[in-house]
Amino acid sequence: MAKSGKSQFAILGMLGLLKKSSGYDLKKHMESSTQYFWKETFSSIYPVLEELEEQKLIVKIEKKAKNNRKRNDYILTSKGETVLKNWLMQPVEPMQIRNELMLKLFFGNMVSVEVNIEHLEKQKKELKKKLSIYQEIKHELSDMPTSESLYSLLTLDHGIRQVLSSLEWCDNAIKTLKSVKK
Amino acid sequence: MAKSGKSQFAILGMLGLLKKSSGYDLKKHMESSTQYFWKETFSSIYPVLEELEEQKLIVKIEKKAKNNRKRNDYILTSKGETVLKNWLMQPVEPMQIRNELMLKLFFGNMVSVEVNIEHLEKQKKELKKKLSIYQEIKHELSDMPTSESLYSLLTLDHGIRQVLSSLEWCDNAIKTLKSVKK
DNA sequence: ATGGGCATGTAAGGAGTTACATGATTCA
DNA sequence: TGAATCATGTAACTCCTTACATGCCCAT
Repeated sequence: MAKSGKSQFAILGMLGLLKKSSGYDLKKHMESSTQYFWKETFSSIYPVLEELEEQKLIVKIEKKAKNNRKRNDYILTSKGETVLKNWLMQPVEPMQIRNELMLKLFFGNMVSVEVNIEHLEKQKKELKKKLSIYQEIKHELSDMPTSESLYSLLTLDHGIRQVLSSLEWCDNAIKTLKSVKK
Repeated sequence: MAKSGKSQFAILGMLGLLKKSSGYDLKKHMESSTQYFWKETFSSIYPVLEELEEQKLIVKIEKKAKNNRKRNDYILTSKGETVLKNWLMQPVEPMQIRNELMLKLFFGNMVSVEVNIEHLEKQKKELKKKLSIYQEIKHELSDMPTSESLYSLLTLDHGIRQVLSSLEWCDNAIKTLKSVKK
């Protein structure tokens, strides 16, 4: 099985959902669904796709689309499905989190209060942007039958709660820092 | 400046807080303070320490402690302090998040509901463990004067809110999945 | 005709992780 | 005397990221 990276499972999983897709579309789909907890770049997608094919977990369907434009579609093999399902059943490995904002704030005493407030304001802006993206996705999902969107909704809900909670914390932290300034 | 990794700043920052410390103690301190958003391993600490010394950002104080036991203490130079403060003032770079639980859940349709519930239960357990650690740290911090613990409390508060929100989400998700099962 | 989206890749590098290696001290 | 903690390091590796490279199609 060689490669132990998680990218392969992200790709296998997306292929399981989409049934058939090109590397390009795989990425597009991730951008509009998993992007807030999982991203892949083309530079990882294409080599992994090749490797998965070698291992017979997926098969390539080279079809010259209408305009004989190059486009490689892939589909899961039953072996690939087995490997994917097996991974899905394995316990989640604890991830190492690295949060730069927290690190900077933790050392906040070494710079002015204003600097820290600025970091927080910037964070707030980004969180709000995220939130509106999530809400948009949620809107789109509401058109689908629940059975199909069940798990998307669950993960999305996590994202929304996370953002909401972070936003509250930001406001609180800013308030605290502003009161210290005086 | 060569190395662009963040480890150096974590180390510089901890040295700024502790004033003087060995690689070993640096790690110990991180384990009891920043571990929920930042960790370093010995294998990264020692080489980085060496590199920082080369760049004159820190100085080594080789002192054979009492029992002539090897122990290298380091302190920040003023150049190191400048570099650290400069980094602290730079905007936080967006981090790429990879959440394996979310990824597995997103593909949850491909396995049984029970598997997904199990993942969530395991997550709950871990979150509760985290929460009790955080609360312990909070307790310890309450002995310190607020001015010194201000930023520790802010980051800790973030951790606590995050965990609480995740815990709520877990309960909700489990409830949803259990209702689907029937 | 040119800029943006479609579409696929290669090459090099970097930062950090895992595994390995060593040895003194302290406590039970 | 043996396990746990203190204490420092090296080597290999791995996965991912950044930068580079190419070329077609379509709309304005």
